[in-house]
Amino acid sequence: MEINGQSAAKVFKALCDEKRLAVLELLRSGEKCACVLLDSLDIGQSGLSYHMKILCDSGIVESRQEGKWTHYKISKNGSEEAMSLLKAITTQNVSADDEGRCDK
Amino acid sequence: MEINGQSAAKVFKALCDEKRLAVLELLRSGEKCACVLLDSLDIGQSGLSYHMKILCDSGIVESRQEGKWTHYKISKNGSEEAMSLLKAITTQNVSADDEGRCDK
DNA sequence: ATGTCATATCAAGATAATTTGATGTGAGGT
DNA sequence: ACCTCACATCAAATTATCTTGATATGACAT
Repeated sequence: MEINGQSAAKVFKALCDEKRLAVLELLRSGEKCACVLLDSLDIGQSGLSYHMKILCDSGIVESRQEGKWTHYKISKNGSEEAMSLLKAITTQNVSADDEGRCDK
Repeated sequence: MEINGQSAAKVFKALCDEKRLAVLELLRSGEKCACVLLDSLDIGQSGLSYHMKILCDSGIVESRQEGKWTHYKISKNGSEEAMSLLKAITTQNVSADDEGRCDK
């Protein structure tokens, strides 16, 4: 896997806010309309919109328009990408060098 | 898995900074002394220390003292915990409700 | 065309994270 | 004891992120 610092940071940034984690926790039980999220979370309408944009941009959540409502759900694809990203970031390189000890 | 928003956010916060991702990228090839990291990264001494603390506090990196040097490496345990956390956060609940459609 | 509803965007202020340089601490050497 | 080196901590300035209220947009109904 190719690791791009900027886009990797983007994915994890989406996950490091408690409000957004609360949204994800709600979405774990299935697709939800924005108005449902709004009722369940202690957050205003523009705040929810702000956070949902960040979640969607990260790829972890996807949205679907239905008339004037927007439905959100966890993206299987996005989640899998996040998983392999995390795995790549924390896994030893194949070409591990010889311990990189301090040369002093 | 029990999801605690605060500690989950902590893990992902550690991963959402490009400098810290660069550190991890270096650590992927094995344990490194702080002075090696300092040479390889465009960052000052106190800055490195600041970021290493965040990485260690998140559990993803562990440190080892050797005389006056500090060696850092990716923690296998911490990485695995981060993986299961991410998996838990993005995985459908068992008790999925009936689609949570907008009731309006 | 106008009104209403759901959501997005904007702009300002509030809060949090990061950077930088200065200083503190603790290990080892002399 | 004193010096030096490696690293940690502090404080101030900078920058990024979040919150809030006001306004804009776009879908649908009348």
